[in-house]
Amino acid sequence: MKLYSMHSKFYVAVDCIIFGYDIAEKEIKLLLIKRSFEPAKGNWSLAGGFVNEDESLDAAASRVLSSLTGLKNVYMKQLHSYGEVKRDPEARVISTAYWSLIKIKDIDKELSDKNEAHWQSLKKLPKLIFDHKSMVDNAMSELQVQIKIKPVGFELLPEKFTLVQLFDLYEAIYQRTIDKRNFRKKIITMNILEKLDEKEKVTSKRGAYYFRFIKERYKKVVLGGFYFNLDVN
Amino acid sequence: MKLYSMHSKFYVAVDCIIFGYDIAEKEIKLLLIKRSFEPAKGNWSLAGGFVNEDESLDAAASRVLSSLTGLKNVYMKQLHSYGEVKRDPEARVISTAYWSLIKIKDIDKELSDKNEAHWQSLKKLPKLIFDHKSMVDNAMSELQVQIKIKPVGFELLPEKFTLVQLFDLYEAIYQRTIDKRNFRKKIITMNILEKLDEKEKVTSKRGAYYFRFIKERYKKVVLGGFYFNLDVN
DNA sequence: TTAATAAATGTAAAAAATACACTCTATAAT
DNA sequence: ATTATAGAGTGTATTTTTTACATTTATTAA
Repeated sequence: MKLYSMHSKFYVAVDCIIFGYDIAEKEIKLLLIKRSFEPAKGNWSLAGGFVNEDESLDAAASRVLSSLTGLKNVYMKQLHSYGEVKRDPEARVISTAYWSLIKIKDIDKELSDKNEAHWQSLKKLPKLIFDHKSMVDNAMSELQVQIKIKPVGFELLPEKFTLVQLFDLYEAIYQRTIDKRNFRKKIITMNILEKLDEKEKVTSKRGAYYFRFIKERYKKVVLGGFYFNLDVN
Repeated sequence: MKLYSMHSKFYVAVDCIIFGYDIAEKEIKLLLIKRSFEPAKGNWSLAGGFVNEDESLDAAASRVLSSLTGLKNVYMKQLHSYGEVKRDPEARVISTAYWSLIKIKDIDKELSDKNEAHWQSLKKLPKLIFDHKSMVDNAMSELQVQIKIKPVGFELLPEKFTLVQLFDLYEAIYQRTIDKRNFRKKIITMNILEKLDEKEKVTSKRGAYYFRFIKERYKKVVLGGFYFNLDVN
């Protein structure tokens, strides 16, 4: 049982880039915490944690996310592993980053407060520890790629949303203006949304119809060779 | 210096999915080795190795690739980290996979022979150890994505190549037939190739003109907002 | 009744993708 | 010298997709 004993062992951590969307402010936000231990205690950091003996990387990332937000089974993908020798000044730690999309209103406020977690606007991020800023940058690039080709935007919106809200979300992620009519045309043509009878009447007198993303419809059209694509001008 | 000492440490390895292209057989090949140590000694495996204390993940992957092929500074990207608890039956090992594109003729034959490395056709892969098969599948998917949107195909071809060779490479990676005229039209229009005066005259009497990929031209058009796209019918 | 505000809508033009079959060139065989 | 062969190379019309762009509609509060 010591076939590998001549090799070195390492601390392995996971870090989570947790994206949320603020509908009112039309902004992507990141869930950051004040680091609770040394080194760099008290500094802004991604949610992270060390991997345990009996859990996979994916499980560790889920645990970290869940311990901060109370959420399980949310959208989470592995991003990249960061393995520079000196990335953590304290010791050699290899970190696998995961990015995740959640609905801000779904988090357990008590839990996140206890862990000193705060939603920070992507546009004015504080300084982050270690290489966490480049993790965020890479995750944002990945989000910008995925939002065009997979229906991941709905992970950031409530069950019911208006086309204007969806449109604003896309503008926030693309970080540019897009054509409203072409956007609506394209998403409607995809036939993966259901229009509800209900209207959102807070932001306008006329009100905007709510829509719902129908995962089953999406799966069905994908089987028929459909490729999601919202790379609109 | 023991801030993290309550946490577990792990063996960390890298595995390399090394792709090559066989022009004559029009096939993508994988560089596999006969594993030289237990467990699973003698079985087919990806090129891999344990990470050392003083090297980054990227450096470890480069070392593994180089020790098997003699090659440095080739196309290599991190793919994914595999962290299932029981993925290696001997001990907990977390492995970060890298995929790489090389020119088969460039490898140091003596080195690769010594390591019992063999090029295997992707179409009839032998059984691989642990989770290496899923690493290969994931890498192949990634290659199929990247070949469409980045000029990575040229990494698999010699400096000089004919349009027929490039076309065959794309068919091999897409795993479907594509339209010859539309393909030629599209790649020529991109203006990133230089036509040479020389002809390849082995495979036909008439001969086919050699072309060369001009990286500088590619970089220039990218700055002008050009997006490489060879997703042709 | 009217003013105000955001939601919703359609069409024409341009660009890109697709489908498709014959000619050209060089050599080797007669 | 002529011809057969085999792979390299080429153009156009049609369809589909993308783009650009401005007015009308619905509701409420004044």
